Amino acid sequence: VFVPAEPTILHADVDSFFASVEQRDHRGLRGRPTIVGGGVVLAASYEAKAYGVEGGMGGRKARRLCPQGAVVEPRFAAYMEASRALFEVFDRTAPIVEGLSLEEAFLDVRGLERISGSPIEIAGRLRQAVREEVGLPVTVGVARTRFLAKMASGAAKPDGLLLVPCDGELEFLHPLPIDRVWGVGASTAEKLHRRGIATVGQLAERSESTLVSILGPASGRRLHALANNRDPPRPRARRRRRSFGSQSALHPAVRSPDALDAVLIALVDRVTRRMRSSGRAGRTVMLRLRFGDFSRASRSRTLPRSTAATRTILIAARLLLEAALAEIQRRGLTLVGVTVANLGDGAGAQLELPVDGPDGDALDSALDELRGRFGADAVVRAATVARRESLSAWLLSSDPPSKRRS
DNA sequence: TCTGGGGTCCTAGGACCC
DNA sequence: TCTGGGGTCCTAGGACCC
Repeated sequence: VFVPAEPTILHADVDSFFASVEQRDHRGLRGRPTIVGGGVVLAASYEAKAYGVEGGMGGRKARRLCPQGAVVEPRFAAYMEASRALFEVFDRTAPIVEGLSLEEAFLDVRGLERISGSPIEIAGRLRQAVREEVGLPVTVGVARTRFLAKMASGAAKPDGLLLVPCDGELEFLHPLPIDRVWGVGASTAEKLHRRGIATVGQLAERSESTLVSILGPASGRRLHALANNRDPPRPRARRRRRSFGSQSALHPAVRSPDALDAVLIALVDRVTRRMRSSGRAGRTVMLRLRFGDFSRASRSRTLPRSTAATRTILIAARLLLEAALAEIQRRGLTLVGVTVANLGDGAGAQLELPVDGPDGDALDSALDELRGRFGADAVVRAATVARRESLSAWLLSSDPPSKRRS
């Protein structure tokens, strides 16, 4: 029996998320061009987009394009709460939800026909529920594959709903300009334009080997498959995160070594706190730098063991900063970031015990605390080191730990 | 027109191993 | 002394996404 594939993937995406939350919470902003973020535009309402304002744009340019627009400071706590409410509706709507960001997700509604109706009916009710319960406009694309659903919601914005029928996929796909394709940015679009490729249809005319020679194996193969309408149809389970990072643009006043070190400490503290509260530890410490001419550089170091300890990460970050000092002085630093990657599969945490030998109670309560955080069958590894300093040194070098206890 | 902060994945070269 | 073929891991940079 031939069973035709049906368009059962929904891509739901809140329009101008941050700006929509602001307009929802502040009546005065409704119907007005609204720009979130002063230095850089984090989000622009559709009224502001009509003036040419875009996300990622410099604040000065945005104000020039749209002087009557309201510029508001971001309220991240409100966005997190809105996102939580949004995903509550998503989770109620479909058994499989793949979140892509705070404000968008794929929903797989296969097999819900008899319970909830057709995909297009489900999509309509989803839009209504988000509008009524969360107070935000959401656009939904419905198609047979994730990629098509994502492109459909992009084409239907704002506040729209678009179904790509199975027998209309190529008609929808091929006229799309390549720079609208998910995964094609400025650099890839330029390379393709230089070779006379402007639409997905023109992309589909080229052989895979041609695209691979232009874009490299991964991008070339991926784009060739997408242009020819080959895309895995099922939403994927979200993988665990692979890094924690924090970065901060520097005020012009931050130039002295002490001031720079203070920034570094704050960044490392922020990152390691988040790691510890997520029960994760990592081995590769990366320092990200941005210079006066907006060029970037990174320096990284991989430790022999995973850690989430502030002092250890800080020592590594300081070493990396020191190694890049000449470069920094030459080119002028405008942004510094710290990222910890190479996260182990296991969660981890370190506890400190008294230097003059832990008594039985102290050891027991430490073990209890670890088991409380990671489960009764957690493997507890004991590292015998003399002092915090030498623990850090141990993690930074490959030397065996000192024999003395702590 | 010079701009934030958070991520993911890919590429290429080098060191090193069997 | 030079050379095959198969790997892994690390570092640095780049493209892209929201």
